[in-house]
Amino acid sequence: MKLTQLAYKTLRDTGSDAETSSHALLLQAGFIHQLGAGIYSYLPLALKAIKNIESIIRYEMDKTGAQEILMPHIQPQELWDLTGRTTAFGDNLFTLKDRRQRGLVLAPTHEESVTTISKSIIQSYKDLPFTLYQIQTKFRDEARPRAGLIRVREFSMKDAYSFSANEDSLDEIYESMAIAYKNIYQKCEIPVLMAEADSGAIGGKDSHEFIYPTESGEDTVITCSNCQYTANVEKAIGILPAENHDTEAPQAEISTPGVTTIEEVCNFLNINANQTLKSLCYSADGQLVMVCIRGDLNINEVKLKHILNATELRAASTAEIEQEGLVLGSMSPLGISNINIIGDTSIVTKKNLTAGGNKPGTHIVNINYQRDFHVNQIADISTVTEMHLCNECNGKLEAVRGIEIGHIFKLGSFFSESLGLHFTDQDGKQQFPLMGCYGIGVGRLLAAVVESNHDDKGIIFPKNVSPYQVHLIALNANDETCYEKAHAIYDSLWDHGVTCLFDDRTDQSAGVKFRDSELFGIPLQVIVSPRNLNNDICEIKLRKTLETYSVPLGETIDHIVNSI
RNA sequence: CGGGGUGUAGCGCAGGGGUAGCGCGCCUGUUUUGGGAACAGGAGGUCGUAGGUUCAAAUCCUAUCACCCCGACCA
Repeated sequence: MKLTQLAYKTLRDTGSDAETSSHALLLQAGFIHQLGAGIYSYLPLALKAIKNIESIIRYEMDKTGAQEILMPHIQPQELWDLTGRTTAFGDNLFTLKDRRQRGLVLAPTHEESVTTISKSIIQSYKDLPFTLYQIQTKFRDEARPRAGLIRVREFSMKDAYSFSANEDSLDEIYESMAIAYKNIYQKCEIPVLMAEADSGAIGGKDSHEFIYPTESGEDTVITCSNCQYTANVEKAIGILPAENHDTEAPQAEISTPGVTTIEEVCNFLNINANQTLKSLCYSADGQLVMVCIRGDLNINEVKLKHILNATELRAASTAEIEQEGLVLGSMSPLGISNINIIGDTSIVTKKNLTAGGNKPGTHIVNINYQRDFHVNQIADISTVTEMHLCNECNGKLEAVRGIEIGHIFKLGSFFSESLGLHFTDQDGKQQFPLMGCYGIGVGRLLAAVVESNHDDKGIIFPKNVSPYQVHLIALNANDETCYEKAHAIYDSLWDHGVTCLFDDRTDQSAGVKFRDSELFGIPLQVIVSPRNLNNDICEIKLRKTLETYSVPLGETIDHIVNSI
């Protein structure tokens, strides 16, 4: 491709809207164009890179034996009603009506359709296992699109869906997918953490996320500095060192007018937050639940939801709390017996805590679990912090921000049961296949490639992803000899099967050409100029290091072919 | 959905009742050509949208829309 023919426009300034490096660079290099919030076009250079990422993914999927299919984006809403996901996705679901006013869904993912398709394929255990995958656009009406390609409303995703007759088969496929994913990230030169993840509303046995660590990410992963333990903070468990060596002191009521928050209590009494007991109320499927935790920690609502086996969990409203006679700001489990109370394990790690007095403007000091109050259940419901130690090895835990660039799930039989997909096993009994699903956001992967491979001058593409293999620059394309020689190299490279972008512009200075080549990030640059031609050489420049060296003109093609 | 911010030329921004501005980019010409060239000339705007106030609105008021950031949300 010649630059004089390429539809592109590089920008001198990065757009003021762009906060993350991938967003800024993809805009500045003219790779993407925004049409609306979270709605982007991929321009020619970006699409080349996307296609390369897709072919890496296809190769790794095909290697596992997965088979590619295409499915409809527009799906009957009835299908989604069967699995209850019309409600589960809620406002995130794009819906529309056809001319007969029948409800349709713009598919945010494809479990419903792939499961339905499989009903026509699976009858016997002999038909299992198999894995289907797709690389297709998905639609989600995200509450807040952000950061360029990181969180968008229309996006391309590779999703694979496996169907197995038994757990062993599912485990085997899951394992092979994890390996394929690691290979994909490696080829894209993106470092990843494989983290245990919450399996979400649908449940299922195992789930792992692949997280690219970066400050601009939306997820937090807890990782052990000593062992392999890595988990999303939603799921992570840790242990708090017990500090309950003190002897239990007599409790005493203290007047604390106007003091309601943990911070205010600490300031008022000049104590640390870890010497307080924090009590909160939640509404779990309409039932009020009191939750107690050490004051310096936070509730992990995902864990709490699991403990309560609740489908809907939210903070209780002031009205709901007061209806039970509880006092906001001075709430505690002291003397409370008519409400379900869950205590975090942290409340037994320390003695002589300070808690609310269940009367306005009152707190009680030196309260101790069991001596002074009881709960219905002690459970791990805290969000792991760097104060926690690793549950596996007692090592130090670290919190890392990152972008989720892949997620694999063991779904179990949820979809096969709700959509009536079954098979006959060896004993002639009807069974539901066990499913797994394995997703990678393709556009997000491109963003992650750029995030993890750039410098202050522009993108530095890994060679497997780069839109072209070589960026050929005719420094002075006005010079007839220079242009012709460069053009000969261009033709020859294509003849040798090397893809090449040719900066043949006659109206741009050397500086502009170098800047653009650095923005585009094609790994290998070839510089042809009158000066070089006079010396009978050609210059090779590596984008990553910006290192330059000369090769004899006659050996240019061979050299390039050998070095890519 | 809450909080904050921004909408003026392709991009980045200034201007705050009285002729629509700057830088970059764009077009034409001349000279240039190894790190975002110089000079000369030129094109490009219903100032997000709709109402209102006013002799007069990009500017003041009201509403509304869009986009960005933080949070909530998020298989």
